[in-house]
Amino acid sequence: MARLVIMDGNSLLNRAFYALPPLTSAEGLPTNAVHGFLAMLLRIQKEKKPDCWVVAFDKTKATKRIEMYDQYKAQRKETPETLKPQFAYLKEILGAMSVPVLESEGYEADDLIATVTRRAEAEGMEIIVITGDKDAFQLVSDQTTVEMTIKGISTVECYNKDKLFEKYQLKPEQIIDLKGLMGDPSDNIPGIPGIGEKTALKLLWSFGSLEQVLENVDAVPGNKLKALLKEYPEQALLSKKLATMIDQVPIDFQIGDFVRTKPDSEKTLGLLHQYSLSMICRLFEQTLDQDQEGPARSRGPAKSQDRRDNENGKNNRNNKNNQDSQDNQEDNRDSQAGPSYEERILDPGGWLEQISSWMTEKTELVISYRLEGEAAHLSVWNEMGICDQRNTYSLDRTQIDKNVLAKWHELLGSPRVFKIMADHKTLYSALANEGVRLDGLKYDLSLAAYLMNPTRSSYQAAELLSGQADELFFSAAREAGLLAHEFENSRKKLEELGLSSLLHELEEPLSIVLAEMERQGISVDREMLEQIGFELEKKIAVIEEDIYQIAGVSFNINSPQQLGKVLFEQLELPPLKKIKTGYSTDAETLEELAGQHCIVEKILEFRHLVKLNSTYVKGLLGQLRDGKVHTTFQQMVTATGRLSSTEPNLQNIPIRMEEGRKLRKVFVPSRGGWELFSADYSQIELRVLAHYSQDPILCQSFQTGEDVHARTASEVFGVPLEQVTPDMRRKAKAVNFGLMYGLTDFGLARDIRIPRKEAKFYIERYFQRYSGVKKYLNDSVVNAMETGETRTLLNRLRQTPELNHQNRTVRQFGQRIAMNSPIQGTAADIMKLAMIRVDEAMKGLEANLLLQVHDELLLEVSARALPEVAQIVKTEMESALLLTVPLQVDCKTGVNWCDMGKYHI
DNA sequence: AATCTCACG
DNA sequence: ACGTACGTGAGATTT
Repeated sequence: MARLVIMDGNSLLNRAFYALPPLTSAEGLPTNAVHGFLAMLLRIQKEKKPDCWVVAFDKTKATKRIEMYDQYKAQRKETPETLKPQFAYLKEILGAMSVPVLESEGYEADDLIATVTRRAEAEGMEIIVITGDKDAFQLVSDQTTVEMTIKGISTVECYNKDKLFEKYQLKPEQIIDLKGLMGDPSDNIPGIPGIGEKTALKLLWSFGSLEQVLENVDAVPGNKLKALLKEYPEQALLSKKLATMIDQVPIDFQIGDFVRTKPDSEKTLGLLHQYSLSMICRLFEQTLDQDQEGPARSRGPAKSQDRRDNENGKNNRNNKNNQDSQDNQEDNRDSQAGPSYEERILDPGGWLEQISSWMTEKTELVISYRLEGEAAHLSVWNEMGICDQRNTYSLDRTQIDKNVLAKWHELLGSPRVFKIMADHKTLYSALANEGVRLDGLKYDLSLAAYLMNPTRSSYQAAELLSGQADELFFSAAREAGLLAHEFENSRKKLEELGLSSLLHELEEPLSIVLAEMERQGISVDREMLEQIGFELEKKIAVIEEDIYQIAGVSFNINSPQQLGKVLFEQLELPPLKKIKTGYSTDAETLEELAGQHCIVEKILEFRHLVKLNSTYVKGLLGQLRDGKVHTTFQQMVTATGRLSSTEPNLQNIPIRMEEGRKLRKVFVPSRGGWELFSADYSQIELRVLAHYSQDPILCQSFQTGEDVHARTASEVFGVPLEQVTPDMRRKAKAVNFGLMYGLTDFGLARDIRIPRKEAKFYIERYFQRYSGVKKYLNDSVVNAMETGETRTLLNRLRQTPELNHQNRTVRQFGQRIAMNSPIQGTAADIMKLAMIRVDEAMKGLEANLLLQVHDELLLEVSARALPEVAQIVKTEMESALLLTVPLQVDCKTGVNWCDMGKYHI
């Protein structure tokens, strides 16, 4: 079956523009979007080997749709100035490459795509549409698949009928009904106000089409929904029409016009050179080499490629080095910055010999890697680059036999072959999926870079090399070569900054502990979670009705904008706080308004329940795999040294509110006869503050084991300990908390709802009594101003450029950072140290570390091993670091993460 | 992509 | 007079 690829020029160029950093040619012309588009085009050429292809563009205005609806795309922002000219550059290059371009006055790219698709279907072709616009889902058929770019352009999701049904439980032709009901804000298509994706989907599942919904309005559940459908039927029908791709555009073409033909290589290379697109040059040359083999004759069905970004990021699977391209390598090297190594190409026998020799010689290897698949714990490597300090090598998984693979895996698992790489944890996780335990880590360049500057936004290999090479994409082999060079710089600088032991004794060992925790995962009781969701939805539906009743209108309560209109315009409540976009409707504001109108508390309750349902029930269910969720602990995100947790975030599971707390019941041990065990540091940050400040009262509080907050209340309010009331203690507790954040009267007043004057008074009293704390905090700021940085007890660094900023608010922020970072960071150091020691001490016992929540460790333990494990965990945590005040750890056990009782040791 | 809101320590 | 507590991540809406 002949294969046709149709690319949506507008959609993809836009995507590429926003996904890539600004790039310019030697003459200063913007080229980032062109670069992205061409990289994608060449990749498609290589992967799909299409017989025919064409790129469709919008032409001027979408007049056909504006005739129907004058507001169509009315509020869309002007195309950025740096993007506009790139359309012309792209078309110029496509011309040279002999890639057909299609455009037609008055029609959008969408319509042209639909028209070509239908015609090609009639001719019995296989069609692949590539776009970032979900409207295209309506084209999916037995012959047509849609590849949707997600998150930028490097990743695509391939939709056939089955995949589409899996995602929406809709047929392709129902996509326009969906748009008709929910609208599309990006095109200013209205849909029906108050109906979002969820409601629209439910309606379509029941009724099949928009028309059917409208005909059977009376059978629709819910009065407000009925009312909405009765109020806006025309708007919905118009929206559907607008979303429908026109597949009968009167345009003169033959599919034969799109047959892939030889590019004008000379002209293309000239243009690519003119626009300084050196990487594209190389890719283009590779395709020239390949195409000499001629187009592929037979192939299987289109493969589904469901890929998401992994931590290896946007460079993933770009620029695989081709074996035929040695000549190019030579050419490129001269034009590229950075050190160069010879890339060597090996055959299977050569590989076996080379790997053996690395193993016997115990060479240090710098390794780069490309992964494929979803999150790291589900992914597998597909290419590695190796630098042995003399040469570089590229190991392409698809081109090696199983003997080489086994030998290479043996090397990776060997503690005697030392490895240098960026982001060891991600590779460790990927290899663990194949039963390989990566060992012999000598230096993790990413962790090192994080320690040297913890506020960067990325520590991926490509980012670490941005100073050395001017390319956007590297081959794995070249990346390894560059990393080898970077290693020398990094190691020297790390040593100078006094961070080497923090790297080798803390972060690197911890990365393995974390990878194993992620891999272990935590069991979730799916049925219970679904039941909780069911009940939340019932409650939400009732409150929702109440709110519409009281307000007298239906609206989307989740939209702060619409909610603001109802509350502050229609119901004329006083707007207490303003934000950029209008009225603030956050909980703090609403709580103040609660007395004035009964709708307010309903809204608060609604928000609360919706949050629990969408973030925790729905979100968690979406992450469940075989009864478990596997978080990813981010080790290089926070500015202070803490960990963070993503996909899902298991560090913010509700606990403060009773209703939310119940969600913790769904977290259970993974085996019968085991229990959950939680150990948390009591007041660790205040203890760190006591240690740092050596304040006599604070130290005494911890040394005698008294109630610190009560003691603070007694000092601040000037009453004996026995006369401290619960309210006094509450306020004192807030002061103690605030201290570590760089207390202000404003913040304290807001937090505990007292007049600012009163807050100011408390703070003054506090610092009179705790003068050691005052002095310490002051010294912290002075020291940070002098050195430009803060340090924790384990020497963890955070730069404080904010202190020199011209804006006063930023400088004040810098002061609070200087006060807070050593405290929060030291607490993080202690916990990390404890984790390594606990992990080590528990080897061989029936217990698994599951989660870290900043000052808490959660484990699962067999009942039999519990006493021993509890003792180990408590002891290791409390003795992780010796402070002048004791560290105290409280332990609990239970059958789930909610119902836990104190565990006495 | 940016904003708002809210969950945690 | 001004903007204000430290550190995070995710979902929904809007642009």
